[in-house]
Amino acid sequence: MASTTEENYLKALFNLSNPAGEVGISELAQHLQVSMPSANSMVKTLHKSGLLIYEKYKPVTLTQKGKKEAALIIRKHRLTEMFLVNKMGFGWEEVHEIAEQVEHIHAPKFFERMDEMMGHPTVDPHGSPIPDKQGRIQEMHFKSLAEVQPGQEVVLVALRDSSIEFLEYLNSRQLSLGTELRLISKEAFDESIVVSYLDSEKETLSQKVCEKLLVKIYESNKSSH
Amino acid sequence: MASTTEENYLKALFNLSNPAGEVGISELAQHLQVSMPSANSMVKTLHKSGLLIYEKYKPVTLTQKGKKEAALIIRKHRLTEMFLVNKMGFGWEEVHEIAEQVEHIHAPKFFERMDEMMGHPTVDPHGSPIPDKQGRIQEMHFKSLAEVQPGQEVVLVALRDSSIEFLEYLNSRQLSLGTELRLISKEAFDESIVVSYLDSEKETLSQKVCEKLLVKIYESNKSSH
DNA sequence: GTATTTTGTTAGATTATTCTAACAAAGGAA
DNA sequence: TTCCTTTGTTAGAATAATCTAACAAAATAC
Repeated sequence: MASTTEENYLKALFNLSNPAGEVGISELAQHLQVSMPSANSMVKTLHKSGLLIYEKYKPVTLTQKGKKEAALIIRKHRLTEMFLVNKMGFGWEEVHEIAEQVEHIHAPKFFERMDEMMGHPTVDPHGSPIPDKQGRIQEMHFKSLAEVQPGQEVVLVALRDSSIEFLEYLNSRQLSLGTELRLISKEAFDESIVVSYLDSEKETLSQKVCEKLLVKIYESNKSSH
Repeated sequence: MASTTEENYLKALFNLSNPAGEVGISELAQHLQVSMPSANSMVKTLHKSGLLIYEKYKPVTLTQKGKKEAALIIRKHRLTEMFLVNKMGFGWEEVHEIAEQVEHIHAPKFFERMDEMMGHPTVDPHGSPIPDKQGRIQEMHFKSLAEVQPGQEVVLVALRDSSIEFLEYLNSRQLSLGTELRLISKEAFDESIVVSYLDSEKETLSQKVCEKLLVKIYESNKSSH
């Protein structure tokens, strides 16, 4: 069975994979805050276990087996986050650190029970999809708020950044998943955006923020159903 | 911070302590299923951290600091077991293994929240006391069923053995904490006992079993309140 | 198309935890 | 007391994960 360290490498590889599925060693090392030789050495170990493809001086690629293992750890992480928020009353900014530890617990029934108690949720508290028991992931292709045109109405459905800092920023603006936003105007100069939400408060959001907010175009007043 | 391995040694030392607080190295090694040199080496490490007192060729003793650390890990273990049973619907025979992993999580809020959600329970699902936040333990001094005289009525309040095998045995007899038992007779030859409980079923319990069942003398028909 | 920077590799050491083999102290039995 | 068993210790090696220093390949820059 994979050690906690190996599991953390798998997760990192999964998350860092570019569309071609490749990850460079230095990228990996940086993400995990270890030296390149450490990453290099672990990559060789994972290669021997058939979890990734490794050739000298080339970026590495997870195998099917590696991807599945990674996805199942991410499943445990996201189920835990959702459980902490929905069943234990934590805020969405508090759960990552705890889930980072709980995800390494080997106890299928424990996570099964969480899943059941929540009625098989499909996304975590930040809107990221929860892989299924086979490790399959439902990729979502949401637009970011930065791509939306003035006048449109949208619902906040997911985040591209789940750092505590960003989540606390959103908390301070009373922005949460499900919040309906109307895009009032866009400033051509710096691409900042003015939105209204929650009983017509008005708020300016920087482009940096907008890019991290994933939304669904809201079609309440169109022929959508 | 203590590693998971160190935490497991502390817990073992705490549980193996005799009334004088002493534990032999071989006893420790056996309990943790490691060789004596391993135990010896770890004992020296814990000594250097001020968690126990070590002198060559003598049994070791936890310091106050060591006792507190151990008790706080046991607190996390027992809170987890209780949470798994009360809030997640697990059976008392399923929770030990899971708690064995969860107890090593470093996230005070996580356990605080469990504690709150359950209304600050004082015992775990097997009747063992949950140490408080300061690591203080409320020692209970229950009698075992083997010490009770025929004719007496008692309530099952705790167990001396929480192995899966024993718990499954109790399940198969519908014995659980809170069950009221009337002691019908005691066989002098092998000290086995005949009891009735739950709508007057009759059941014979071996001495081996009786010694593991901790009870409170039931005083329903006396001047007790 | 050479020079420089970035990226990746090897060698060798370190720390934590474990082991086996060999030996030493303590304690009970004869 | 002397012997034997149990218990505890030391030495030395193994594995997992990490590091630094030194070097090699690939990519980029001009």
